[in-house]
Amino acid sequence: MADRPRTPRERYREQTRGEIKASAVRRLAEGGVENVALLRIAKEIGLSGPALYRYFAGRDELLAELVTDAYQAVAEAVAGVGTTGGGRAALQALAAAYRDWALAQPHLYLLIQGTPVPGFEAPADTLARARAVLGPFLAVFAGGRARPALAPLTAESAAWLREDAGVAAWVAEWTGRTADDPAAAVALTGAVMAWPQLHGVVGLEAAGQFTGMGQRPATLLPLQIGLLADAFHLP
Amino acid sequence: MADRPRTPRERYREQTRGEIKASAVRRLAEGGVENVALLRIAKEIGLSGPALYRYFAGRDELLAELVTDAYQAVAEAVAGVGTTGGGRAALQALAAAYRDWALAQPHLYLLIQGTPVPGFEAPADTLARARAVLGPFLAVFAGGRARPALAPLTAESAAWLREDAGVAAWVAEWTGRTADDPAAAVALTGAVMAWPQLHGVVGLEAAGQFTGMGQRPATLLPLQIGLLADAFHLP
DNA sequence: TGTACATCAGTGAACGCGCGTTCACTGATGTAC
DNA sequence: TGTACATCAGTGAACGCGCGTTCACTGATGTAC
Repeated sequence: MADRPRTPRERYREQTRGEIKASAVRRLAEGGVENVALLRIAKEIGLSGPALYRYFAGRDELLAELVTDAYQAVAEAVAGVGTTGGGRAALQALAAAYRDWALAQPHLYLLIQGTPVPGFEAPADTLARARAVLGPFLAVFAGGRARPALAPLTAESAAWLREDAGVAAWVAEWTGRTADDPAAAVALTGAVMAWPQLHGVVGLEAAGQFTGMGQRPATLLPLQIGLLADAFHLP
Repeated sequence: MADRPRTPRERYREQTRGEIKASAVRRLAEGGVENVALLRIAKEIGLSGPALYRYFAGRDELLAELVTDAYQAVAEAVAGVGTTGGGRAALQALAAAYRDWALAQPHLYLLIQGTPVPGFEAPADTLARARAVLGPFLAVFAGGRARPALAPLTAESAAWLREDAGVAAWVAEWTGRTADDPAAAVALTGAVMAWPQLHGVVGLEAAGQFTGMGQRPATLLPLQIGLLADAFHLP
């Protein structure tokens, strides 16, 4: 973590930045990305429009920060899950934390995992932040064995680990396994399968596509994750 | 299908409507929904802005028609798959058709399954059209048996069939099974599981989130659908 | 401690832009007799 | 077949709106000596 701001001016500045972002998130929740308008944000927090340029270089920088914050928040939500013991219980807990975070702020979830905002370039560290979200999943799957039917994907994972040092470092960080360790490939395969499965349910749910289906996603996701745990022989 | 337009005027009108929609889809592909601007569409096809109001009541009606057309197209793409014989081969073929359609026009896929367009009310028949997409999946899963672990979801499906006549009619249409037939509940469960699984992979892929992961989705989806087929003992 | 200066937050006016939509109208095409 | 009329496609001008961003500026807060 960076140093906390010390001087009053820095503190004030940090607080105003926070207010701007909070207002932006509120507008995002109410009317989507195109509702995040600098002039209205300024009005809402009692500033004139141009004043915002003291805090953000422009609209894109503000949006970029929302994206970064959202990744950070979901990563923390997932990392905060107790996974001691590992296995399928840990996987279910991770999946539930992911879903809970997304449904608590669906607009933020859709901002980072939904339809890309046209003309908006994601911040450079997005890939690293997205990987941080999946890290705990790697750790759980490292304790599994992939079913033979999944061999093609595990082979691709192994190849990927060999070719991409960034991926290898990421997997090593969360599993302690080096790129040539078969468990690393299994872990990567598991995480790569878990991610779209989570997004499938949660993304549709956040977009409101499940309305009229009762509470089904709450039943569906654990069962589906259970099938995935089976496929990796998680204890 | 409605009658084809007969008079020259009707034909011309139909053609111009088509040009407008085609231009709108092009703009959608280039810069998202907010790039679908009536004035620019008009310019592109050589009309003045107000002329478009002869063909659509306004922007919302145009967008609604794009949504309707997209559902229609994906339903046709899925329905056009040869599923004689049923079983897992049919399921894989359906999944592949779904993915192929979505990746051929990711912007349209995201329009109907992605982040909802703020302030835009989906057409009233959207639910029916979305169901038509999943119909062929129902037919395939009707020939399966759900694993015991899926019992909670199958029970929910059975309850749903009892309570919602529209759902019961939909399932009956594609499977020939009445609401009290256990096979109807299995079919519904299978379709309800397949849908988010497809969306998970395809939605992330359409949004470009898989970039930097090579061709993995093409490997991943069939394996995942294979697991689903296993869970329903599809032959 | 006081003073001179630098830094910073914030303002009001203005720019240029593109948008959806309405209106009164013109001219071409079709229809009834 | 010709004529009178109705229907329809399309236009140009205009309205009001909200947006992101720039600019020259004022006044308050912090800093150096």
